[in-house]
Amino acid sequence: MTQEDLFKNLIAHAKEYGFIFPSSEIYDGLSAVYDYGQMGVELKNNIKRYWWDAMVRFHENIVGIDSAIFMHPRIWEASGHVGAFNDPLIDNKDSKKRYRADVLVEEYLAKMEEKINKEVEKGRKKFGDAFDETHFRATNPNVQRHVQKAGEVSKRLNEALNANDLVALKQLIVDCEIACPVSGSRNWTDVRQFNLMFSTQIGSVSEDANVIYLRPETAQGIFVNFLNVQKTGRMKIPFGIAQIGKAFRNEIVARQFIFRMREFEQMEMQFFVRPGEELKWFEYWKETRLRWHKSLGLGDGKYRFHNHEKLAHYANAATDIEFEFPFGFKELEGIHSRTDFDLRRHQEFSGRKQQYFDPETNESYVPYVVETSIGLDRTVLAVLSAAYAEEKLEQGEERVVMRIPAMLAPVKLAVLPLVKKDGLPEKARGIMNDLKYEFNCQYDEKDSIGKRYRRQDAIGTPFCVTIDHQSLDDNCVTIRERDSMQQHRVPVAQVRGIIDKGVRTGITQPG
RNA sequence: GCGGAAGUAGCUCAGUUGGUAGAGCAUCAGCUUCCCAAGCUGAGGGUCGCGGGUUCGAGCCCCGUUUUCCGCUCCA
Repeated sequence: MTQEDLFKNLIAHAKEYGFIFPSSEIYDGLSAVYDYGQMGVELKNNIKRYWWDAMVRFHENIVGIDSAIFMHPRIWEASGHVGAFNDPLIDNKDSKKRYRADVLVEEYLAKMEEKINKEVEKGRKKFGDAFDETHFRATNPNVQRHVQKAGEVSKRLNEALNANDLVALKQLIVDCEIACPVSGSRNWTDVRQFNLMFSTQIGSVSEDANVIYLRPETAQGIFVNFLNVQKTGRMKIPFGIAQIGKAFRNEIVARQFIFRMREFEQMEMQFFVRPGEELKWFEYWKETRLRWHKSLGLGDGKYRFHNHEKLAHYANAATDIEFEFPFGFKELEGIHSRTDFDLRRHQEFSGRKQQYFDPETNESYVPYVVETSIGLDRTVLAVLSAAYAEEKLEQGEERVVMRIPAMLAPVKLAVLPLVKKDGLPEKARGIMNDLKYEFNCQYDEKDSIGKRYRRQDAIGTPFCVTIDHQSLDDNCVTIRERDSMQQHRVPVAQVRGIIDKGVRTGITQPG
């Protein structure tokens, strides 16, 4: 069984048992969008809680927020998202090369300018000292032809760009007979806008509707609330603000199941520090975050750092924590030293000071930021792919088991009467009612006990509690553990403690 | 975006030369056994991805389209 086959089986399994469904499936699906099912949402919520506890609850100097997805459009200018990523692009079908459509036209205009200059030089040679350049430019028919043409093209280019009219831009390239510098052919695709941000309008469409973007990252919601939180929470540097939320990126190609989606969820923490101390904290968070990942118990060897050599415009240090997915080591979390770029830019663009008065140094400064940003969906995928196992048992039997860490498992225990008569179901219901407020439980009385165990294995339930006839007399039940398949007979009164220990520590061996 | 492959029940698939859509598993109900999936009886579930064309007749042939997978490309 190759990793590729195993991954395919995992995707099928995730759908079959209600973890992850393709979006809008009855309408043929929607590319690279997925829904979390009844099991998936539990797993995802458990991961969120585990992260939130580790970051917010266990750090006195980190607090959480939940900012809106809609934000003022100027925020994305300040962050650099608007300027850099809304280029009109066009591909040459023969050379397969991709160009910025506006740049192609501008290069064409530059060539026209050269032609005009050549004509002018010719005139200069011809007339010598008597050459009047202004008069020549105004009267020479060749120059006039080029100038007029260039003027038209330039006007059409500006109109098309201003109106965001991609069809007109394509037509302009066709009309100018612009050829690909590599292939020399004029076999172009349509012009497409490759803006990674989704946009929509806010306000009534008939009136002055404003273009608004769906946030491409959750970080900016934290930056623009930096002072709100600092002042109202009486936060002292160093401190952090954490957030879990959806973000949206219009990826050209989104693939590999839930690894790269256009709508995804991030768990982010921005840590504000004194200028000059950012690299110290960068190291701190690198180690702290790696420890968190390893505490999940998916396998310490499945993680590695990948340091960025080419840094983004806002960072002075950056690393990824990569996880070994079935398709190789890929980014799971990013840890970036973002300098004071974001706060400084918001200070510029908003005109509001984004400074902190440090009572220890009696200085005001724009804090530096160390960011930890983990993909929630990717973490779900990491858990699923590490947990999924097809096992061969004795006597040639097989089982599919999800070895999901007990603290993350969607269902913590299943309560199973050995038979559905003789008062066993009633006894089982009683036990379940006792435990359901603390643990997500499932009750199942259908089919043979072995079949029910396998069903629970398939969704990763760490414990099964089985009630038999003897239970009615001695008030003891059998706890069956998922990974070892071992069984222990314990008094009903001890069940809560065993499950609780397992869910908290990940130690699932009963007794 | 380019190239290749595929799409029939919840899942895995069969479906002959174009002639009334099938199996196993799963699901549900009832019975039966009872500590690691396979017992008996019955039931539900499909406009064969979608649209068009050829034909007396299309799951099957042709065209388009869409989704998924693989490779390239892209991914501040």
